[in-house]
Amino acid sequence: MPSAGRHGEEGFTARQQAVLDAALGLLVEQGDQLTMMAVARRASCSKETLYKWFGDRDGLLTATVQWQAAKVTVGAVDREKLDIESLRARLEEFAANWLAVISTKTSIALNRLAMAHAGSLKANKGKRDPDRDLGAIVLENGRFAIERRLKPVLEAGRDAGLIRFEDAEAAFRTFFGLVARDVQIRLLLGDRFALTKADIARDAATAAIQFLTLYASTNPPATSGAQH
Amino acid sequence: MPSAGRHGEEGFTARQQAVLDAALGLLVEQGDQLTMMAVARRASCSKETLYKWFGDRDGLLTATVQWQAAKVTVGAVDREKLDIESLRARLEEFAANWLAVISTKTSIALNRLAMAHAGSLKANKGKRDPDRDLGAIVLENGRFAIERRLKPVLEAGRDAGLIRFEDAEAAFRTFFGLVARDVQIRLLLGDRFALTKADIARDAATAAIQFLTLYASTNPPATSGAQH
DNA sequence: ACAGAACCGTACCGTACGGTACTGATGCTG
DNA sequence: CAGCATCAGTACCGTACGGTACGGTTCTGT
Repeated sequence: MPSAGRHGEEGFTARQQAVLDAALGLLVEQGDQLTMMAVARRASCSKETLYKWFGDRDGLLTATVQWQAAKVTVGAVDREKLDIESLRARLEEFAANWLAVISTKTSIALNRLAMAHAGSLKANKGKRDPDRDLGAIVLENGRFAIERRLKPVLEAGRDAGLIRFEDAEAAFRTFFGLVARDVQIRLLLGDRFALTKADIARDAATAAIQFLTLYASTNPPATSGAQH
Repeated sequence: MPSAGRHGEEGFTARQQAVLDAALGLLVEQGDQLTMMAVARRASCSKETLYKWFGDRDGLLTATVQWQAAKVTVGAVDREKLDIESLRARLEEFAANWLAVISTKTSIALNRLAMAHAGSLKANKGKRDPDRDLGAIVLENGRFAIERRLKPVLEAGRDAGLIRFEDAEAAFRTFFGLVARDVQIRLLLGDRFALTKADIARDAATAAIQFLTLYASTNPPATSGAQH
């Protein structure tokens, strides 16, 4: 009954990683109807091995999401000297990066999976293991990860007197909205609209400028300090 | 073979509406694993009737989404005399309305369903019937519906010289981002965070003010005219 | 009152898939 | 080579669910 081969750590063997990549590819291509059989066939392994390594179907899905999440980690930033232009460039870089990520087929497939998963486990009450909740994992490696990375930049900008805000999280959420707008929702709902490199670059630049317009310390604080 | 009882119009009988409401409730409570049996049981009807009325499971789902979409239609606005304050109030009203809608359990369940659906029909190539694509339906009655309703307001504000923009759609998307921020994504991913009436009111007011800050005609047009 | 349609409840069928068990091939260790 | 572990491949089982068929009951029109 207890899963014997529970690894826990995020260290997968090369073979396991290959299996997870196969599952990921299948997930991107075929949506959530990927079957253990299909994964086994594509990865050239047996179903028994899948169950031995990952416990059950949900374990495989969780491992797949964690495996992808581990891949998208990007380098931290060193707190350089900040003037208004370098701050703007930094924000623009973040925005472009984020837009590029969320428009990925992989990101779309994983978000769909995690959302469907979040909608299914309503019944079982106490099951709030955060390592088994795909929604929590995706959220942790998406929205909250970039918040953790962006907050220091925002606070550095504030300390340098370039921008003004009281609640760093509120400021971040505004920036998030200015960047993502309706892009992610539309993509997740299957709206096929192209987002070229040029689009991303332009939208990222616009978002950065708009954010600075709202939060520049030269502006009256009433507009930027409204959110609690 | 061809579905005999195809109604096409959105007119459902009272009994059918009751069935669809049952399906909707089940969808909200149990996520996407609602079964025809469960719908029949809750609606106190037979499976045969479900198949007779809606063709197949997908038809039932489509009808359910359309039925809910028909319910959330809100009244159009009459173009009143616009000053900056009434424009701000109008935007705030839109924002509060939209936030209230997307934080509904029903909206969350329907969006999850539609996204999962959008991810599943990748295989069948030519099947782009817009009345059968849940993602398209949700998008049409959500994001695009409010755009159609908000655009006249924005253009009235521009005609009155209160705000300035070149592309109404770009302006709308910015407003959309300022309102929604990370709310919908987090809710869809199962992040349980409360959004009280007071939160919605405050966030809506902030969004309206921020939008006007970006697009006010007293501002230099460089910031608001950047988006193509 | 009677005929026929609509419809509820349920039994039934086929299939797809999660999970398990078994077999045989390959490779490693002593 | 002997012994053992790993794992691919596949056959197998149980179940859940989509879809259909059918008997029995209520409603409707004449």
